[in-house]
Amino acid sequence: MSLKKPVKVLIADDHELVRDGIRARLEDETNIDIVGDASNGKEAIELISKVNPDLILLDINMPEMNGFETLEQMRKMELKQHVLYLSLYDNKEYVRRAKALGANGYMLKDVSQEEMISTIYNASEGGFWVNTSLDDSLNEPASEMPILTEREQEILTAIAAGKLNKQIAGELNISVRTVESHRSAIRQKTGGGNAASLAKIASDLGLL
Amino acid sequence: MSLKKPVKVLIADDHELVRDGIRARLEDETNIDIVGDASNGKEAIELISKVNPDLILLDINMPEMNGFETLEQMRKMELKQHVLYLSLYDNKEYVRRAKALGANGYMLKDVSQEEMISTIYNASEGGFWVNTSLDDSLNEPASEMPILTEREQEILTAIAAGKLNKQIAGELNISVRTVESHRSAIRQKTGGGNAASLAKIASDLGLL
DNA sequence: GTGCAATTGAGTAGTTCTACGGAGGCGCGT
DNA sequence: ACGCGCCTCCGTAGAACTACTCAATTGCAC
Repeated sequence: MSLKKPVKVLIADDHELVRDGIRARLEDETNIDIVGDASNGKEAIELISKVNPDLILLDINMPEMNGFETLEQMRKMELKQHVLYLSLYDNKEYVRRAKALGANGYMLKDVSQEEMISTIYNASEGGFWVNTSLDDSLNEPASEMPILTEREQEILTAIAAGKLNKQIAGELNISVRTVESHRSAIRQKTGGGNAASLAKIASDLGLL
Repeated sequence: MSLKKPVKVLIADDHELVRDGIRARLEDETNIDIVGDASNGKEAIELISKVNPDLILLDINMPEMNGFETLEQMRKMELKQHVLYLSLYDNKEYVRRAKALGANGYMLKDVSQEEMISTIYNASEGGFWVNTSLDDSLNEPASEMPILTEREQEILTAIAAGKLNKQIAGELNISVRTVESHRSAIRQKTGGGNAASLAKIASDLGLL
């Protein structure tokens, strides 16, 4: 291990406190070099070409550009660095999205120092790694939460914001009946009942 | 400053990573001693009598016993230590509650190291201190979010969970019309429109 | 081109919510 | 004793949502 080149890590998290915590945890680890940190996705992407990291520790909830948007953008720019997500939320949908986007891991912020370090090494080699505490979520019935189409997500977000079907129809320039159709598709896919439960689901899905 | 006795601080946060970050930030500060850390409110309360801190850095969202419940419990036990809340959320209702409970401050997790340290010193002396970035929230129209009665909160929580008026009425053994009355009072007080926006408001109020 | 998913739109019925209005009982503090 | 806030309940009318059904268009994949 100690003969190999150290893993160059870029930290992207909007909370300086969390970045400080990560730095403190990794600074004694001689095979990990922290080569930079960013407080949102945009900064992270700008830094990538400058500091050329091997792995990006990427928070999901960030202002300006969140973790998912960041990875999408990286793919468009053909940036091939490994990405390890770091999130507060034990959310299956998040894990699913991370995997779908081709990330190399999803780590909850309640990891211990040891697990954080070993997950960083693992993810830097490739594959997809998650917290041991998340294993269950992954092995559960393959029946993931059905995936909503873009339009459906758009409408679900509007519903969760408290907008009326009439308003939504107006904003999207479609008929109220169409909004109803989408809404009913969403209910069927998610199992959600009334408007309030759809709002809850929207937040579980990370649409806010 | 350096002549005074150091401030003894107890950290309570469910994320070891955050605790590590705080430790790293405070360890060079000779007038602050970290005398213990806890991962939830229960642990914190048990530790208080053992380590006798001057100030407790208390996270709000924790399993087992959250930050608000913890301070309530401390009041019941007549524990007089100062409390400085530490939270992810820029939420007026949280700040209002913290103040109402007699805490000595409310600090967002995006504080810089300098501000964190000075806020700790300030709060350890008494008073009520908040992030500079939160000042606005405090100085805004004195008209705080109208406070809901217990019953109204109970019903708002149920609404946000997606329950129908009929269900809520059944669970609380009251008439559907009564639920409607409460619901309408909630709408009037919060300015919320339909069910979905009430769900959003419930989450803003920290009722989940 | 055939098939399939996504998006758009509609009919019809029934349920639920919203927006007014009103009122009685109960406890608490002055 | 009186007021006041909270909780309880009701009527009526209309707006919004839900639950089914069906179908035309588009675009993409095989």
